[in-house]
Formats: sequence, C-alpha cells, structure tokens
Amino acid sequence: MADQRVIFHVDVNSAFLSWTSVERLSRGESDLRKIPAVIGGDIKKRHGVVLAKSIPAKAFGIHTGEPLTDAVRKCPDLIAVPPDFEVYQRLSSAFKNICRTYATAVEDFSIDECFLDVTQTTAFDHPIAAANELKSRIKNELGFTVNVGIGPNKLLAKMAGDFEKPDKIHTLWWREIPAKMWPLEVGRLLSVGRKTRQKLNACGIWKIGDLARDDPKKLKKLFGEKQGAHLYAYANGWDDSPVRAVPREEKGYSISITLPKNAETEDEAKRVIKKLVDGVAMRLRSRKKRARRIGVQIRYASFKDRSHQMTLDQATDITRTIEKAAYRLFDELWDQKTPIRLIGVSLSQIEGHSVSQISMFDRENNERERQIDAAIDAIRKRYGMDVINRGVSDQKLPQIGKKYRARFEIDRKK
DNA sequence: TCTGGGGTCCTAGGACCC
DNA sequence: TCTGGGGTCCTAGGACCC
Repeated sequence: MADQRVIFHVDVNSAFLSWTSVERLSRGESDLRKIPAVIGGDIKKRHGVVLAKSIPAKAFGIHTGEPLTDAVRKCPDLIAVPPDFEVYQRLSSAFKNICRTYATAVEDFSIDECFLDVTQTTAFDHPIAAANELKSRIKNELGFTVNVGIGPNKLLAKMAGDFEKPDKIHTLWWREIPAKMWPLEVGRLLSVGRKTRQKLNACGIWKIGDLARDDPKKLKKLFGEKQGAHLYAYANGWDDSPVRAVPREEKGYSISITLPKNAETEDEAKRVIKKLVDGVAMRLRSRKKRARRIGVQIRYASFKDRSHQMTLDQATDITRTIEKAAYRLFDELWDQKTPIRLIGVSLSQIEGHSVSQISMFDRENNERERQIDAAIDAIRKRYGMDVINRGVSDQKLPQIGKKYRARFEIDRKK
C-alpha cells in the first residue's frame, strides 16, 4: 500500500521514576527502578499522590494516582521521592532530540510521549528495525527505556505502545485490529474514561470489538453526534489526524493548588489567589500574550468544584487588573462559609499583543502597572523567583529584595 | 480509591442580533 | 407585537488526557 503511513508512538516507561533514577545514578545514588519506589509529593502538604511507580512497587499493588499514605500501607519500606521538573524537562528534550533524527515530523504529545511520522524514513526498510535502533540509542545514550508503538496512524500507534511494558516494541496494523485490539476491555480505548466506560457497559458494550460492531446511529443517540461518531471511529481504528511538528497555539494558562489546610476565611483565600495570579500572570507575560477571560475555580472539601469566569472588554497582562477581577469572581463564587480545599486561577481567550490593539485609555492608565510588572519580572529573572514578593509583608526577604520591595510597596500605596 | 496539577475539547442553556 | 429560526458569543460544568 503506497499511501499507508507509518507512525511511531514513543513513550518513556515510568517516566518520572526513570528520569529521577538516571539523575540519582549520575550522583552515585541507588537505582530506584530496582526497588519498591514511587515519585510523589509531600504528604504534609496534601500533595501526596503517586505520580510514577517502579515495577517492584507495582508488585505491591500500588497504582499511579493513589494517595501516598495508601501506598505506604501496602509497602511499608516504600521509598518516595518528590518530582524534579527541571530534570524531567532536560531529559524529555534529550530523548525527543534523538527521535527527531528518525522522522520527518515529531509531535510533542506530553512531557514523556511523542509521535513520529516515519513514513518517508522507513518506507523501504523494516519499521521494527528502525524502532529497535531508536530504542537502543535512547537506552545507551540516556539510560532509560521506552516503548515504541507502530501503526498506520497515531491512534493505532498509541494503542500499540500501550500493549506490554517496559522496553517493548509492538505493531498494530489494520489486519491486526481484530486479534490485538478488539478483544481488549473497552476502557482501554483512547478517550474512554471511567464515565464513558460505565455508560458503555450499561448498554452491554464490554470489549472494543463490541463498540466497533455496534450501530453508529445508536451510539450517536446515546453519546451525542460528536462523541458517538468519535467512539465508533476509534473502535475501528480510524484516525487521519496528522503528526503536527508545529505545536498549536496555547489556548489558556492556569494554575491551581490544593491547600495544605482548607481555607476558611476570605483573607486566607485571597492571599492564595494573589500568589496564583502573580504566578500565572508572569507566565502570560513571559509568552508575550494577553488574556481576555479570567476564571477562578474552587474545590470544596466535598470535592465539589465550582468555577466562575468573566470576559474583559480588553485583553490584559497586568497583574493588578487580573488580581482585581479574580477577587471579584471569588466574592461572587464563594458562599462565605464552606471550607475550601483547592483554589485555581485561569487565563483564556489569549491574544498576542500588537501595539495597535492597545487603546489610548490603556496606555494612559496602565503605564505605571506595566512598569511595575516589568521590573518585578526582570528582577526575578535575574535573581530568582523568591527574591521579591508582591505586597506580602510578613516574609523574610534576602538583601537584594529589600531595596526593590521597599520601592514597590511605595508605588502600590499611591 | 478520600483523590495533584496543567491542559484540551465538548455540551447545554441563555443573551443578543438579524 | 406572544411569536420563528439561525448565528454567535458567553458561561458553567463535565470528561478525558498525561
């Protein structure tokens, strides 16, 4: 078949755990992959969920996403190490760079996964030989293993990559679908999560094959036009989406935190919002973007989520403007009594800034705030994030921060 | 199963306009 | 004006992904 594509899906095995292990080995420490170990946050801060586990840890029945406390109960000798995203970012780039030498296009799917279009590069060779070489190079040069899934499109490559781990290569060609994919439990299909699986099971659909052979009209009635069509297509292995080497424009930026202790007063909550806004607004400016829509999300201790958003007349990147909007949204959102477990702030309807879009009003009124933001961004870029704090006066600040902070506080009072 | 954080996409209802 | 339909934007919430 001349028009058949050949796509690889490359997925780092237990990425965070492997990468932390590689880093530790380089410092002469033990290999976490060989003992019961997990990567996970701080129990005291309630960030205690398992982000990645070693194979020995898996043998104790430890799952990704479960609370660290439960994991320790299953395996009292468990080693838990917090994540280090700087290391992950570095090793992620390194393995993707190797991938790029095998493909005409590489799509970043997540920090530890990518798709490769190798149609041109392996057309007259065996894709499996190329995948073997790629896999070996990553192992030899970087010290960790990957799974490679091979198929005629991204969906099937990804499904193949998931078959058996670690350090494996699998194919899922059209002719292999009935034998390799259809017997799988329907929840294994990409885009079928817990809720969809339950709904499918309720109408007698248990295997991917059941879904593939079902009536698409019935599925559309049940799940809606879009999702119905999509489920039917996926179960049959249909996916013609291209491998995108150029990332899409980001649609929004968000930041959220599960509080170490539930917030019970407006003051506590707003202090958190201030920090979150500060962080996400800085990210927005670093990308040279502005946002028209501001959102605030809260999660009650009951795990009920509520959110509120507003669209501004004009896109902004000014911390103070975003902060004011976020406070207002929070006031409208919170019932003033239920303790809050999580708070989040999001920015969307992102626009780039061309000078022409900035009105006279904006220029005259926001010049000062812009200067303050720019000054703080610059100081942090040079001396680190913790050097300067916005209007939080009960913090000890190092020498370098004092001078700037004093000036900043004066500016604020005007 | 007592559950992190950052994203994307979809749905449904209402407002508003023609 | 008691009455239609379509398009677009806004908002809240949900499902899913890693």
